[in-house]
Amino acid sequence: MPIAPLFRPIDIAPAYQKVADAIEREIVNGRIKPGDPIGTEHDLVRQFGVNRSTIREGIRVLEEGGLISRDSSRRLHACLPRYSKLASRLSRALVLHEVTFRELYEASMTLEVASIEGAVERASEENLAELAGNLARSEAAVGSPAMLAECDAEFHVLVAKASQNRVLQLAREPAAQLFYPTTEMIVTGVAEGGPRLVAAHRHLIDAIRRRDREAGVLWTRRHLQDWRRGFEKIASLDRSVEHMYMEHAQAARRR
Amino acid sequence: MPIAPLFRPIDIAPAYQKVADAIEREIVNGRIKPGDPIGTEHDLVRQFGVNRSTIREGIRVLEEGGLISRDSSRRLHACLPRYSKLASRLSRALVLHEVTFRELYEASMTLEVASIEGAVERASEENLAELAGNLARSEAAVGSPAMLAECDAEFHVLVAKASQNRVLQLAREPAAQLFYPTTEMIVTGVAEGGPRLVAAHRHLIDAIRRRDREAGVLWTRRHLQDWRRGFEKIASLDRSVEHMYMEHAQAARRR
DNA sequence: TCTGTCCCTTTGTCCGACAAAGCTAGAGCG
DNA sequence: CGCTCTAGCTTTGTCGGACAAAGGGACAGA
Repeated sequence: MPIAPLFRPIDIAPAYQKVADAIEREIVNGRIKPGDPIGTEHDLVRQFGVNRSTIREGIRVLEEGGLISRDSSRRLHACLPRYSKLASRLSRALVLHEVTFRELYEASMTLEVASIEGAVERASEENLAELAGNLARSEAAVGSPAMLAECDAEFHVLVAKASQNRVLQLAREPAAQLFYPTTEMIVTGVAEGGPRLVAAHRHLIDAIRRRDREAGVLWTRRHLQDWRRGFEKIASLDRSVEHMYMEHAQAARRR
Repeated sequence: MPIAPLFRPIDIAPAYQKVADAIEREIVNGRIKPGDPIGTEHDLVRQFGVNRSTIREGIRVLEEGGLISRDSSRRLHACLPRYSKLASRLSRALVLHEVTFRELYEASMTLEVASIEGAVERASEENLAELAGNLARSEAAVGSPAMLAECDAEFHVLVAKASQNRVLQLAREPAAQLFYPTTEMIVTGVAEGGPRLVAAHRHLIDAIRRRDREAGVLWTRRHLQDWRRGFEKIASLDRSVEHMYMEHAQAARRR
């Protein structure tokens, strides 16, 4: 027979966790706004009445979660979590789960098509200008696989941004972080890869400008299929992602 | 005139960060496999030659990232990051960025349709059994908004799981975590909401079983449009997500 | 006005310490 | 001989204090 529930479970959490939770609550519910300074460690020691070591452990938790960060003078302040930083956590998780490029390809097909549809519908002049600027840089970089790959990654970030849908922006990021680093390998290995990539970008911008949804979707599909064909010349789609990750993650962290 | 780049920036990172990075590297490149024990704090003190406080700060960083955790006896071991935990970080970020329900709805439409397509194509018998079990529970819970909302959330997790695409599973999670908590409010406020929800689930399972892609997509769309209509009776789609979040995030953390 | 210096604050790190909780192994008992 | 129970040992969470390095600000001097 079940015992009548007389007591609620006691909230037993280490002090550093409670510190982190308390600060997180203030940020999430808006009493501390992004940019606002958190006090110094010593201030927090006074406010919470715990040791500085405890405060510091709590701060590490929040820093890692992207809720607070330190400026040049190492002072603490609340901040808006950056998508790309959070997404790199997810990318890392995907690597550890040993997802395959097939999964990555399929998910990206969905997410990038949705991005372009949003962009076709809602891109602003400013978005278009950014995309045009990116295209110019891509054209200049067509001979350099590393730079071109970087431009390509940025291009798709800009398309997602042009969709004006931040949920989509965030959702596509983890896959993209794993997906686009391979672009460098592909344009290195496949001679016509660079020009085709730039041509696809040109068509995509054109489709956005003309608000031509069909063309946008079509060229996004082609663009990704190009990637797939190029990738399959190098490796199997069913290979897991493992290797490519490390160097990219490190580069991202330095930014 | 730009100065000739004679020196590279020095890699100046605090010790706790280096500790975290070193352990992360070992996990990500597979030398430490999920489940493997990390040493005790004292072991790490010896290995890294730094103070225990420093080690502990590094550990907090990794714990927050989901790479290591403590079992019942509080011993450290590597582990596979749980999607839902990481996704709750992203959900929090979306809240802070004040995304609107319209963005959430649009992105979810894309992601859930992709999930059902994958599920129709690749669901296993086991997936179907899980979905059927969920449906049974939903039918029993049709009078209780809170339980029904929980079943609904789980249902869509199971559909994503049935798609056998872990990238998709992960990509949809942040939006879903914000999206489905509202279901409770809706089935509370709209009388026919509960039965319609369960009926939609039934049709979706049926579509998966019959491998009927058209039906799957159709019913997913209807299901989401139902949500939207229900939601618009309560609030505007252009409202930002803020409020619903806090209680849900807290509930998720306890799990 | 600019610059160099001194001082104060803050952070990163270290050391040592202790209570609470888990784990281990030996003492005591059947 | 096998079982239980208790007394340690270990490990974590927390505390207090300490110090060097780096930033920032005030202040005097050119």
